[in-house]
Amino acid sequence: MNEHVSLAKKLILQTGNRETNSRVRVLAFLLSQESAVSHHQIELNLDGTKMDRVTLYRVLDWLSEKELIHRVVSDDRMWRFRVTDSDVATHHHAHFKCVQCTKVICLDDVSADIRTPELPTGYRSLENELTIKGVCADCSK
Amino acid sequence: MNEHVSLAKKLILQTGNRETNSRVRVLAFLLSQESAVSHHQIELNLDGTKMDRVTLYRVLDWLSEKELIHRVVSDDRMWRFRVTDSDVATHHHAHFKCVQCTKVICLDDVSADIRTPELPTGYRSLENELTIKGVCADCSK
DNA sequence: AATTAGTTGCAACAGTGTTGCATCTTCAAA
DNA sequence: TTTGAAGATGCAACACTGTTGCAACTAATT
Repeated sequence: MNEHVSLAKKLILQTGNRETNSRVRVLAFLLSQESAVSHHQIELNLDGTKMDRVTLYRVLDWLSEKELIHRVVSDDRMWRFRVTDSDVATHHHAHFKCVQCTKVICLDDVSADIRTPELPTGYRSLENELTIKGVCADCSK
Repeated sequence: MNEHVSLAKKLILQTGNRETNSRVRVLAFLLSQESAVSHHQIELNLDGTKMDRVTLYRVLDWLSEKELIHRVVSDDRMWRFRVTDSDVATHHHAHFKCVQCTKVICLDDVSADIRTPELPTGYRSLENELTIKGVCADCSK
């Protein structure tokens, strides 16, 4: 059995909720990805029978809720998803978005560099998100 | 004549393009706003006769293109718009997004604090966007 | 006033995401 | 191992944000 599949099953089991086929398939796929991927990309690349769009949205919601994956904000009206790296559970994320191919990658190792700036009185910060827009290596060629 | 209207007319004139009623109305409204506002909020709050949705989108596109306003990235699938403050033309923006009322405010004065982190080889950075999510003063009460 | 490039309004569409509901699956208790 | 019930899934229909095509109109120039 594929290593991602068994890890996915283990992680889902740990939540104390149901291990369903859809959840395992989606999480195993996300575990195999290095960058944040969109709903559409997941839909196209899942092995096996096609999963219903709505089910996929609900599985992604569920995985996010359980914090097994996290959502990446982008500016093209799409969520992207990535497995949560336990080293970077600080909720301070950085992402790079290629303005040409729209690929998104996580720059988790820079998260320590994001400082919360001074906020107006009464404002409370919960989470910072740094998005760097530019051109990726592939598109720079 | 309203001060925002006359300023809007002046700014539009300076682009060398046509001064139309729609452009003046939208820009004058944005000049009167302190935080970034969505298409929907603009549509509801414009004085005078209702403007067509499509026209509003096109006016916002045009104003962005001329850099009289700029777009604010958010995570609810909506653009927000704000007049460009000429002091902060660095293209390094910071925004605060209230997770309760979804209000967005610009934190332009912190822009100097955003540093571009180390990127993978071949990657080029063009623009940074820092979004701080939290609870605003009104919602903290 | 006439010209014409550019703008507007309308209708129809596209993409992303959501809701309601009937059916099916998981998992645990009998 | 079977069965019951809570929960997950698939389908259809919908909502929202934003876009495209095109005919009608308008601003600025001659």
